[in-house]
Amino acid sequence: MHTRNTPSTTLSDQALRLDNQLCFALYSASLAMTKLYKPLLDELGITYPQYLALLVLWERDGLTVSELGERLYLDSGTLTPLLKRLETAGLVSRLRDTQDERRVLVRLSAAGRELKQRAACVPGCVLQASQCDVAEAMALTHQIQALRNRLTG
Amino acid sequence: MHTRNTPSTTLSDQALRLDNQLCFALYSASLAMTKLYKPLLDELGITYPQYLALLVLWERDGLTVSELGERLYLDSGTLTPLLKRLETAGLVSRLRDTQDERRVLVRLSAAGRELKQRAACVPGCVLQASQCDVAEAMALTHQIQALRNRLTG
DNA sequence: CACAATTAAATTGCACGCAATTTAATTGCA
DNA sequence: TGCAATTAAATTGCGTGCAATTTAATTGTG
Repeated sequence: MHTRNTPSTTLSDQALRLDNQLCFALYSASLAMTKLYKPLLDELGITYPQYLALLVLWERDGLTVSELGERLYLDSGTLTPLLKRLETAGLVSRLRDTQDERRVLVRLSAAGRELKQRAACVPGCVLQASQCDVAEAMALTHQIQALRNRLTG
Repeated sequence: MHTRNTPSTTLSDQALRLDNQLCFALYSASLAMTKLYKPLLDELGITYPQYLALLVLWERDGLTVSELGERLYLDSGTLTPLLKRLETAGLVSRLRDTQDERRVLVRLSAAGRELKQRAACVPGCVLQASQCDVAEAMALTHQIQALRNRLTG
C-alpha cells in the first residue's frame, strides 16, 4: 500500500534492484570469467570446472573424490560425472582405495601431468584479458574469498 | 625441466594455485551465495535464476526476451525454458509482440507482481547471513561490477 | 515488388550443480 | 561377534548456461 499516488521508490524497491545485488555481481562476473576461459580451455580440450579439478590435482595428486569436493565446494553428484569425463579424456585415473573400498582415488595420468605445462600460460592470458593489474586482482580475490568463507563457514 | 632436483615452486606453479585464482573466488562465492538464497526462494517457489529474472521485471515490466537477456547476460537458450517455467508457475505471461511478431513480451501476472512484496525481506536476510555490513557489501558489489564490465565490454 | 540479409526466439545437445536417494564398505557398540 | 549407524560414491531427476542450429518475421536494397 502506497502512501501517495505517484510512483514512489521504497527502501525494499532499492534493496531489490538488480544492480544493488552482490549476488548478481558475483553471478554475472563468474559467468563472464568462464566465457573468457572458454577459448583457452578449448585448446586444452577441457571445460572450466574440469580445469578447476585439474588445478587441485596439479597441486596435490591422488586425492579422493571427497577431498576434491572440499577443495572445490562441489559434491559427488557433480564430480563423479566430471571425473569420468576426465578419465575418458585420458587425463586422470579413478581407482578404489584398496585400504578403504568406499573411497575412490583420483590420480593424474602422464597426459594429465603434461597438460599443466600447456596450461601455464592460461592465468596470464586471463589476467591480461580482464584488464586488471596483479595487485588489484589479488586484493579482490582475497576479499571475495573472505566473503565465501563467511558464506560457507 | 627443473634446474634442480628438489621440488621447486615456479612462477607458473604459483599462478596455477587454486587459491590464487580470481575466477575460482568468484565461482565458489557465487555458488555459496546461491545456496544461501535457496531456502528463502524455496518459500517463494522459485529458483535463483528465476528470481534474477523477476528482479528485472519488478523494475520494469513488459520486456522482450532479448532485453531481459541483456540485463542478465543470458541468452534465449537459457531464458526461453526459464520463462516458460515462470509462466507455468503463473508468475508471468509470454506473448508475441503484435508490432513485431519476432519478439516475445514478458509481463508479470498479478501473482508475479504480488510476489515482490513477499520477496521484500530476501535481500536483508541474505545480507545478514553473509555477515557483511551494508557499506562493505556495496563497495564489493561495485568492484565486482567494474570487473564484469571490463570482461564483457 | 522480390529476395537476400538480418534479427528474435526457440530448439537441440552437452556439461554442469545440487537435492535426494541408493549402493556398498566401514565403524562402533552392545 | 552381530548389526545398526555412519561414511563415500554413484545415481536420478531437474534446472540452468551456452554453442550451434533452426524457424519465422522483418528490413534493406536493387
